[in-house]
Amino acid sequence: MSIKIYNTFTGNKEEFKPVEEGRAKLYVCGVTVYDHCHIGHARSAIVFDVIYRYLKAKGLDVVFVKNFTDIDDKILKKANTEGVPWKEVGEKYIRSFKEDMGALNILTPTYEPRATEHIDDMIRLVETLLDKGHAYRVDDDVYFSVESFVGYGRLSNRSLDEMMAGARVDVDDRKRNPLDFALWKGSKEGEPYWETSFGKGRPGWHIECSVMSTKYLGSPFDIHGGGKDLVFPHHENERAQSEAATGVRFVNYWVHNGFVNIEKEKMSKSLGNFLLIKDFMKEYHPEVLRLFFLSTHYRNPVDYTDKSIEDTNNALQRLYYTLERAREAGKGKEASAAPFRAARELEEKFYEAMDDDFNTALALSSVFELSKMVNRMVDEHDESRVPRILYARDVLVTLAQGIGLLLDDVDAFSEKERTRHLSRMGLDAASIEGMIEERVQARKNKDYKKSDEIRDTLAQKGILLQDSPKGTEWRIKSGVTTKGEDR
RNA sequence: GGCGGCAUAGCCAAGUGGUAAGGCAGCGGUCUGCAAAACCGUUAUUCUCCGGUUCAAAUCCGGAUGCCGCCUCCA
Repeated sequence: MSIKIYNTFTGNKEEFKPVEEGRAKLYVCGVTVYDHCHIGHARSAIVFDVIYRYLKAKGLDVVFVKNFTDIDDKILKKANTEGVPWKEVGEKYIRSFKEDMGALNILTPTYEPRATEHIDDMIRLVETLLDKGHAYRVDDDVYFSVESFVGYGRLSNRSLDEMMAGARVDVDDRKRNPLDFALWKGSKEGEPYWETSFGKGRPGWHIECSVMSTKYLGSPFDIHGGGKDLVFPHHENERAQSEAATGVRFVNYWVHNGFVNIEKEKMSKSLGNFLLIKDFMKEYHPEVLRLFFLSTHYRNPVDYTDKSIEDTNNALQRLYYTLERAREAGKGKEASAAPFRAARELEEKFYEAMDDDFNTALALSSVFELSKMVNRMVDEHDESRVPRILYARDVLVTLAQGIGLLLDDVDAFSEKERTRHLSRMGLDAASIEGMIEERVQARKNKDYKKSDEIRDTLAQKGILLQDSPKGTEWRIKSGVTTKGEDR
């Protein structure tokens, strides 16, 4: 079945028809590297990672480009306040970005171009726009003339007149139209610059994406993605300057992900409610964040709350425990996976959901149904069930991994949960094992009062005990943290 | 002021014409020394409200109310 994608440009879901048969060309606006990434960046990265993975899984040869904006006002400002060379600022945060993406299991794009490595191409594009009369010089700056491009405003669905009516347009007498934007900025004293036929300076923000996308993908290319906030002005401007220069369509499908709020408030530095990816991962497994975001449709806003994350954490644990149980059930038994209809139907449902504009929230329902299916069969303790258990488990894992979930090893997952929890609570495994051993003895002596006391003590520390014929195991009860009081 | 979005159970969240997915939490049961985990059952006769179209509406149309985003750097 074909894939349908919601296109911001038309406002409709459309069947995906790639420019080149069998290929998909995808460009996503990356980050400006002047700070660590927050969970808003993570959402965008995860959404497009899923799209990238899914297009590949559909057999398309995907060329995926994600840029780094490594020359920008904010970077220069940071360099200034920290007293380090601006290039070092970029390097530092590119490194940080890669760490975070690695931890979140974001696949590395085919190309990760940096703005500073494409200055020559940007200069040529500005020259072309000047030649064609779409741009004009004012002192050392070069502006794009929005009135020279007929379709300006069509992507963000607004007309020039409407935008003019907005009171918040920066009025600059030097511009022909207040909405004209900088293609090139003359450099001020002490700022980095490049020599060009139109003066010393550095590129404006929008020009780099036009250059780097078409350089690696051609014109038109298939999908251009980014956060919803980029629709205007960034993508509108990219589109205008690209199409004005080339005379052909720039992008076929515009895809935008919704925003992340924290406790119903927009994340912003001024509100001080930013949550860095690195800080999140101190508290939770990275897949918790991925599962959380994929539980909501990518175009809708999502509200990050401690409770939602706890809920998601429980749900993810459930999936991993299912895998563990399936493994135990199949252990030592000569059995190979046997396909059966009910599991296949869920698999089909999953793909149908994904085909329909990457409906991960709906697709996940199949994953959870499979989890329940596996658990139910495991509970039957019937050896003849094992082949089906293994099959359902395999389907579950394949589907989940297709969207970047359940990629961790089952034991590694549990181990990470324990380690994270213990360090958070300031506990050590040995003392817990000791208490468990003590309790095992008490139980042998049928001293249930004592054994229950030990269990309660551990429970208060967020340690959950599970008795089974094989012995007593412990795991983490979510929601118990030392910082419980400040919540 | 302009443009756009959202409103579904205690909470989160799919569903855009055919009679309400899934997750979390809760409750009852099975299992267990008791628990936990897991499973089974249960929790919205109803989808913010008011009208309309239709054999049929959470879904389409009109109106009202509430919340949010963009219009300025921003994933």
